[in-house]
Amino acid sequence: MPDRLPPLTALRAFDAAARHMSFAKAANELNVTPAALSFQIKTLEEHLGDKLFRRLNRAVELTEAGRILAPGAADGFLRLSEAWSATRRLQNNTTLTVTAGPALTAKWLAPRLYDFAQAHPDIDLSFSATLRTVDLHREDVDVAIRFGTSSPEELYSRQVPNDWLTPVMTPELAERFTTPEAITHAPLIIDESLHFLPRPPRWQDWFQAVGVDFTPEHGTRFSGANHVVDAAVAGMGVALARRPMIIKDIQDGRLVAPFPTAIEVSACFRFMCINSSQDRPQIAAFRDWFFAEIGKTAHIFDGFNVIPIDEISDHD
Amino acid sequence: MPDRLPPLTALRAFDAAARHMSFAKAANELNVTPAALSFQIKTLEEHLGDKLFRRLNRAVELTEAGRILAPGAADGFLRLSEAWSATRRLQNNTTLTVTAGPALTAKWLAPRLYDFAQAHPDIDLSFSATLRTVDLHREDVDVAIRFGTSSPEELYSRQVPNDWLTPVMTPELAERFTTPEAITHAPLIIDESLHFLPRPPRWQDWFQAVGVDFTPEHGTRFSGANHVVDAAVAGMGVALARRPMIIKDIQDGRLVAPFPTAIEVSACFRFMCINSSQDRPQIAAFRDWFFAEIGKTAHIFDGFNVIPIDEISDHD
DNA sequence: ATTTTCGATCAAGTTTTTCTTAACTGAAAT
DNA sequence: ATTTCAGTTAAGAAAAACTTGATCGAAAAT
Repeated sequence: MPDRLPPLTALRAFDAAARHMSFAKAANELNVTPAALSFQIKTLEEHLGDKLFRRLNRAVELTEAGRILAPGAADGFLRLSEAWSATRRLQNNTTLTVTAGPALTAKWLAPRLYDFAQAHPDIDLSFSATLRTVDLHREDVDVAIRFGTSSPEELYSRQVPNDWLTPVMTPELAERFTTPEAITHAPLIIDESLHFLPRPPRWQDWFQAVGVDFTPEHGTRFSGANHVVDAAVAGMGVALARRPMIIKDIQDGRLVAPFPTAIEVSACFRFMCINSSQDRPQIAAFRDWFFAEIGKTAHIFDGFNVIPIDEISDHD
Repeated sequence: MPDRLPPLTALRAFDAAARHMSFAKAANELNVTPAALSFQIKTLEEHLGDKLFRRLNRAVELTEAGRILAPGAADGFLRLSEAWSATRRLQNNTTLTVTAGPALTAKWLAPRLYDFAQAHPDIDLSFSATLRTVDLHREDVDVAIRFGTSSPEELYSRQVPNDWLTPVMTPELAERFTTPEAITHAPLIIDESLHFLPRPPRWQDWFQAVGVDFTPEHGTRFSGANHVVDAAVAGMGVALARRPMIIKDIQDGRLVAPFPTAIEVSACFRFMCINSSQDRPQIAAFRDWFFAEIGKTAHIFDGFNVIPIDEISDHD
């Protein structure tokens, strides 16, 4: 296997040139003179035995060989630089990058993040609210808080306990609808954010849990769990909403959960980071703070009867 | 973003050392002295600001940082070397690497390959019979002949016409079973190699195509299309077999296809190679030979009535 | 218990690679 | 017609990578 790899500097020069389609810009990116870059490409072409660029009068374009090499080279260097920056990140104990979904961010994290920042002024926190799957090994993200049924292999992950749903409404509405039976006549808000689950929680499940046989036919539907709560706070109706999303509004009195019966789904949030990075100072600090905050609200639903959804018969 | 990438030579030295878990072996791989390699690792560690290896008395082990970097580095260099060798392959017009599934290889390609080798003594053919999906952009394979419903994006692909199924048997058996009705009493061989299709072809489909209402309840099943044909050649029974798999045995008289009715499935074989590599001499030669060979056998089933499976009603 | 061996390291000097400067080319833009 | 721009070339300078040969410390061998 002759020449498994050409000189790497030359290959990197080619990568930059192919990305910019310009030797001058590539030279600039690599902080060298155009002459040096030109020479590197020439070296690489000699190793290959064929041209990689066709030199036009005022531009360059890739040859056949160049088109084959360019994407692979770009990909290879991308991986190297991802790995390198992941390694460098390990040295850095002052910044922390966290990602979570938009709903949890809006309803749980955002209102509390200021508290964390106050308690840890040394940590430079950066936050990314997205549902996109992030690869902790490759992207510049330290911690992901994600909702799902199973914990991923090869990652440190810790479950967030108590994800269940219970009806919530404004205090004003609660005065009008005082029993589960009464709720059947209330305007209902339907949370569709868990519809990807094998057994999504529905209003009829909760009604059944409290011994009322009722399947709602109308209701305002939202696909984002935060919008469900926003609608309930606005007094639009009664929402069967998820605990993490309502806890703040319950604490602040904007919502009440008058019926101590909740249904528990088969999935939950998880705090996740790369295995063995859970002990880096800023990650450990965030983790401890995160679970301590959760602990603080544990008493709020004392006495609630939480019923796993699997124990509710599924008759449609 | 300071230091997007460390010196690449140092990174490559680290990669080799991490793979071998030994500086000496790594130095040997890279054809340098252990001293040089040791120095490279030291350079890399200085760039990082932390140790990558823990030096034990007679061995080395990765530190936390090393464990983070190693897999990404290995992956990155692997991609680079794949891309480089793919590009080098372009320069080489004397070797040709082809992959196809075991069935097509056994029943179609293998008997004909000698002919190709004779006609092109200058081409150094290497062959790989596997069902594993190969990435033509990354692996050392020029041509893949694969069965499927759709042609892949970003690849040159050309369909192999006429993939359909018809009953075949030995001439001896054909004397005993002379009509489609008679076949219902013959021992049947069932080809399960197409069971992954949305509408797999079954015996009852063929019977329906010839106007016989019969759903076989017994039959010997094979998951490999070549074994189906082997069983038929051995006289085990009547097989509803695929054209490409039987053509050779039909030509040589080991099998006959007495009923000129065939059912066509929604998938076919395709000749595939990287876009724009279809004109490299050895690939063009193989393609031309391949489709010429197919053309040679076109007349054999003249007069056959080929019915698309979608036109046969699907009542179970 | 001593000696040997092995893998890693260090220091000094050498080779090779890589870079810069500065002059050059030729087509496109003005 | 002149300027400008992108790339090239050549020669020398700087930096990187490598080798040699000595050193070190613990494991393996005796």
